[in-house]
Amino acid sequence: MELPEVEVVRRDLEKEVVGKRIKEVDVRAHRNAMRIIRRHARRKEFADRLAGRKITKVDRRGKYVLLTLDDGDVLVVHFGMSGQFLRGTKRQALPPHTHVVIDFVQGGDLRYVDPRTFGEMFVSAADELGGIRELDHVAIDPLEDTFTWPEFSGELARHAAKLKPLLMDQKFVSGLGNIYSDEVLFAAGLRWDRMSDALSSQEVRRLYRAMREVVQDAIRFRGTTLGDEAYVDLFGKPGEFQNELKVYGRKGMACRRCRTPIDAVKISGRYTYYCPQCQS
DNA sequence: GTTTAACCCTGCACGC
DNA sequence: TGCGTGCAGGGTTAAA
Repeated sequence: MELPEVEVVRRDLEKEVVGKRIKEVDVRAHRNAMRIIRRHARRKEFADRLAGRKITKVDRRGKYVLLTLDDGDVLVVHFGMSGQFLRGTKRQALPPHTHVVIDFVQGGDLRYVDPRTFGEMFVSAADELGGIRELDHVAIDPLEDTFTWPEFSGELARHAAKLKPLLMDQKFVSGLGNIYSDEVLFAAGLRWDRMSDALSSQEVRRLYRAMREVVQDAIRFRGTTLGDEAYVDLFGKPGEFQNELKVYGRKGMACRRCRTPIDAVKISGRYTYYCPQCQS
């Protein structure tokens, strides 16, 4: 799950759980549930810090979701690759790989489901969030007003790295993963292996604009849902942006702009898709 | 400073 | 058909 999907879930949560009070929290008995709350030593300690608390707001920092509680603590969630929140009721059976169920006083619940358990959730005091390294190093968000093109230009020049891994680096810019970095580079007309410090100002501008446009479009289409156990929103509904993808997952298929077959290369264990004609 | 490899886990594709 | 093996997949971090 990348920035657009996390943002869609954040907006859903804002409507669905802000103002609700947590009745109780069930960390399921199987061993993998402990992997999800791996920063807590015991189930009970995690559950007790949430029980009785009201959720006052929902923020996003990169791919992290932060649910602030009325006692100042924060429930931090990262969905990893296959994690998801699902709204439910007591009557509905829990889906396989449900690890945490949050019950609300007002009725209904919120399930955290994650087959591959790369995701995690933990409770932290607000003033201790700065001490969480993964959270603290999250770079500027491409959607923020403070993400300006001159600043982005300077950051690109300061590094000397290939564009694809640089865009995916959460310490450089937050929220882009394998899918959207490929889509951004296609929209900018730049190859994955171009060096960040060797771009013309026109190319920098194209990259900057592509980044904001692709992310905003993807949110508008409510994210990308690929494969069987892929991302869905809070209500189990898939996104639509997979139909808009220009290069990701389209190896050998005709480029939508020039009909040249899309090429794919494996970069340190991950596939990168690009059009050899449109991107240079 | 950047780049690569390993790790976490499950489900699926493939070969015997 | 059934079983075992290998690997994809996203993100982070430690090591090169």
